[in-house]
Amino acid sequence: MAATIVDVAKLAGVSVATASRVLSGSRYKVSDGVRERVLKAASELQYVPNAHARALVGSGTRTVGVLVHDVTNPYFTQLVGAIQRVAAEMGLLVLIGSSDRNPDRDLSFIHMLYAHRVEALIIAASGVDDLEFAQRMTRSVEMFTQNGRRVVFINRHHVPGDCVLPDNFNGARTLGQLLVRLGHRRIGIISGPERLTATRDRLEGFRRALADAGIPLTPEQIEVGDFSRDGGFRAAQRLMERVPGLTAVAAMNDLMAIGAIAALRERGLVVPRDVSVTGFGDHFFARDVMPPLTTVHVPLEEMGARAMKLALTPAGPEIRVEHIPLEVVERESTAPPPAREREAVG
DNA sequence: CAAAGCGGAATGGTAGGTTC
DNA sequence: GAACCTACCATTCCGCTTTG
Repeated sequence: MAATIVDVAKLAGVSVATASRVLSGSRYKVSDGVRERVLKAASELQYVPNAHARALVGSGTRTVGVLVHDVTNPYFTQLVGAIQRVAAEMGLLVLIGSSDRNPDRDLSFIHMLYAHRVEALIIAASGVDDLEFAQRMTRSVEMFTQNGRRVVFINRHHVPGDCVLPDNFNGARTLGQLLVRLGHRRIGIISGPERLTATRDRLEGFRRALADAGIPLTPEQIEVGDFSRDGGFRAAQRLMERVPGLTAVAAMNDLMAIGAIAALRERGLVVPRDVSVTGFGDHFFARDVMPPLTTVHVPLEEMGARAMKLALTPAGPEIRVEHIPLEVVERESTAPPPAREREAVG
């Protein structure tokens, strides 16, 4: 059996109360001699306080919950890494729920994290454009806020609350403007899951950039992917078969962009000589793939750290939104379209 | 007599056991 | 089958003794 504080107190020859004062870092005064005896006994017995018992007496669970869509996706890996670093500095344990974009599982994880009495909840899973679901999410989130616990969102949600908000729209718009400036007129889009607000914001940004340049974007130029490498690969195959003469493919994240590059290579096309490809996210591998990826830098480290810090700050009278501007990183996966295409457009 | 230092016991949520 | 107990374990309020 693991040692309890009763065992430590017995071995040290003091009361349980005194042992607790030494071991819990209480401000209450304990003489140096007694303190030393308690620490020695605890060390001998390899005593570790029972976190559940601590939580039971209301001294907090020292845990925070994070809800993501997919832990294997580098977007969430980097985000959680940053959250984890700030949490560790504060002596907090991070519990992660990964829902695989299943809305019911999202809610179920929120309930489970609440059941574990996490002291704060960060919802890093992207929001969805579904008002009925948003209402259910709002009710779940209120369980936390009504009990004085903090909830912070990353990305746009239809749920009121403090938020770290990357500017997906303008990031995509700037990237779209880059392709237009390079001379591309026939651009295929590999979109993300349609319900996600992140997908919609990025798509709208692109649409605006093209519309401003008078370039049409028809539904057949948009293929839906699932944010995975394989999803990008298949979406690119479908796009190239359906829309002839594409000179650029813009994927809504880096993984799908890499899948698209592989699909193009398989068709004997060279990036960027024949077709330019862009990603979104600027994950750690984006600069190392061949060719290095032109993409939108999303400062995930900063976003995760700011979300965690926001979650550790008491709620204010008004909802706080931390806007995160996004910047395009131009690398070698983009170039002007092939000469004949440029001539054809005039 | 006040302050310092320590101990007793209540407390919390839940599962499993006991009693009527 | 409902109602009540108890154990789990760490923390902390309250109270007690000792010391200066």
